[in-house]
Amino acid sequence: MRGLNPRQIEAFRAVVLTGGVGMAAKLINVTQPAVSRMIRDLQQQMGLTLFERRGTGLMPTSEALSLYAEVERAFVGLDRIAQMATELRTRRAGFLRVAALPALANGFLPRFAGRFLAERPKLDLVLSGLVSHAVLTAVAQGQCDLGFAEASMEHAAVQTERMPAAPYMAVLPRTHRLARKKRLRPADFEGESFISLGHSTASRFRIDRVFAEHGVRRVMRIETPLSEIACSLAGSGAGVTLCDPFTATEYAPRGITVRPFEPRINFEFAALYAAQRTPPPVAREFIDSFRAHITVFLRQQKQGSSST
Amino acid sequence: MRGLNPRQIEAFRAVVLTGGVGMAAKLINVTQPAVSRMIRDLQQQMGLTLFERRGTGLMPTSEALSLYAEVERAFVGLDRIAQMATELRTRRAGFLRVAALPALANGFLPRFAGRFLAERPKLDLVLSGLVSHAVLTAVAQGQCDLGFAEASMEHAAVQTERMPAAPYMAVLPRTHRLARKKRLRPADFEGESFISLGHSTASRFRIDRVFAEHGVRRVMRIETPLSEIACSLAGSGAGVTLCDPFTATEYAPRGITVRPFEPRINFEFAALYAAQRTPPPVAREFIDSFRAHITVFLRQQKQGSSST
DNA sequence: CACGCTTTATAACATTATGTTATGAAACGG
DNA sequence: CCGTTTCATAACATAATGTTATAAAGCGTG
Repeated sequence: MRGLNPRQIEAFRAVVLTGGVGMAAKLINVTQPAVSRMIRDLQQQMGLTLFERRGTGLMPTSEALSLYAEVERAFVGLDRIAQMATELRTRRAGFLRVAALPALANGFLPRFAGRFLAERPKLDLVLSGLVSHAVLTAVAQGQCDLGFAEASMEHAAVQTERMPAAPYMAVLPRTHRLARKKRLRPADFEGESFISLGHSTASRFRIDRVFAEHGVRRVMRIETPLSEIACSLAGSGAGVTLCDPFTATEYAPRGITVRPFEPRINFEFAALYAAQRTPPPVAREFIDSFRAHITVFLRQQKQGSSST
Repeated sequence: MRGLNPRQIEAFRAVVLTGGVGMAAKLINVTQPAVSRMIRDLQQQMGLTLFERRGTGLMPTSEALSLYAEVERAFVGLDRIAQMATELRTRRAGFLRVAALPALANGFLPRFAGRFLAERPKLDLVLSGLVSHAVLTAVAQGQCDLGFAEASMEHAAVQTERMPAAPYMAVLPRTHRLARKKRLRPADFEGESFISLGHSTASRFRIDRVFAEHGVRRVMRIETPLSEIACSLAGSGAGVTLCDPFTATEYAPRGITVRPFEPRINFEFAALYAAQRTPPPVAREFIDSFRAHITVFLRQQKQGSSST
């Protein structure tokens, strides 16, 4: 025999609520004998007397009243499953796991995510900061629903979707001689102490190639894998660097000057999700909303740099 | 169509728990196709994709994981209904409403009830102090499961069951001249200021008759309906009284002396419950336990009075 | 690349649960 | 005493759920 029969519990609750079998039947949309039999079966199964004949009607026993308190709590539970399903169906609830490379994860993306969540009170988010390779792995292995990583990342099990490319910015110590120029070019960096990103990144190759094409020699004494560290070092006067605008904007109040760099070198990143596993619908919304947010940010950056 | 189908919810939960349709079938004791169809039907009804084919098995979607948290709460609720039913069936839980006349309700019965409850952690008690007539009405009208009232109370809808009769005790101001006697007789009260109980009680009639039969004249200046007030008045030196031993024992530390009185006049009271409505089984336990408690108390009283 | 195994999905049929109508029993009020 | 109301039960109908049989798909191994 199965466990507790929810239909019987429903009938029991209806009788307690309405005070009679006939009214209970009306409440749960069945005929009166159906309720009568369910109550009889429930009492037999539980081994309890729940109602007694009192005149023409039924009176709940003390046991029935005790049980009823627990039934109300459980009923709320079943209702909430239905409500949760509705919310999931209308994309307002769920659970989203996102991983992003540090350039995004350290400020720009969390602020966006905070506003995204504010419009979706029932959505839960886990946001991780990982290097791009780890982002790729997490998505491929199903540990994350959605990732943002450098665009060059590739994996058979992972679908990538380009996000708007952002131009690298020149990042200088606050009082650096180049700070007075509105726009910087490769020749400006001749003989300057340069803070480089890690060897293995596509960005690093593109940046090095641009300086080489212009015959510019930089003093390459410092290398770091993280653009945040590069910005901090620039702010401490250790050198100059090129950096994505998301990180540069985060660090602008902390002892650095940010200037546009020409020719444009793109910071290219992508949204990643499992190729064979449908991401939660809210992930699509997240990607689309984030894309629009980036577009607005980059437009503001361009206007800000031309007026500064 | 009805609301959410609990059997489908059970199948859903089993698949999430076990990771597969076949194992889920084993968990809930049906065949694999039954689970497969219930999951299909649930997804159609909710309008959600809950599982996706992944290789040969199924993988829960993010929606499924979100929903599962709510499902677990509901299952806990249903489990607790079943558990509550088991506790009620084994008489360890429930709800008992008791009303008692003040002589019992003001200390003796609550202390007994406290120990009774300590052995029944799931039992809830409502204990009211009412005059005997109100106790009778409350029981007759189903507002109380059980009452203790003077034995003379009668009502067509109420069954009475005698409890052990207790002898009235003489209650004196602490330093009263009669306090040096070990046992008091009617003649001792000749000319004493006497605190009487209300006119309408059976006890009052019996007490007055005993004094009349012995030709004793008391100074009848004070009357009160409550034995508690009578004891307090005696303690303040206002007079002497006869009182049931439950109340007398309560007030013994408060400026009074208690002595046995002869001939014995019984304080007679009864347990009351609805004649046509089965009291909760715990009410029978309460009555039987209380009867034993009273018997022990009266025996101790008798031994205490003979050694003092 | 083919075969065997495992898992899930679906069809067809069987069983059980639940719903209905009909009707009897009990209580109550006029 | 009769009519009405409410609940309990019987008999039958319908829907849900369970089973067996079988097909489809994926995976691992030789």
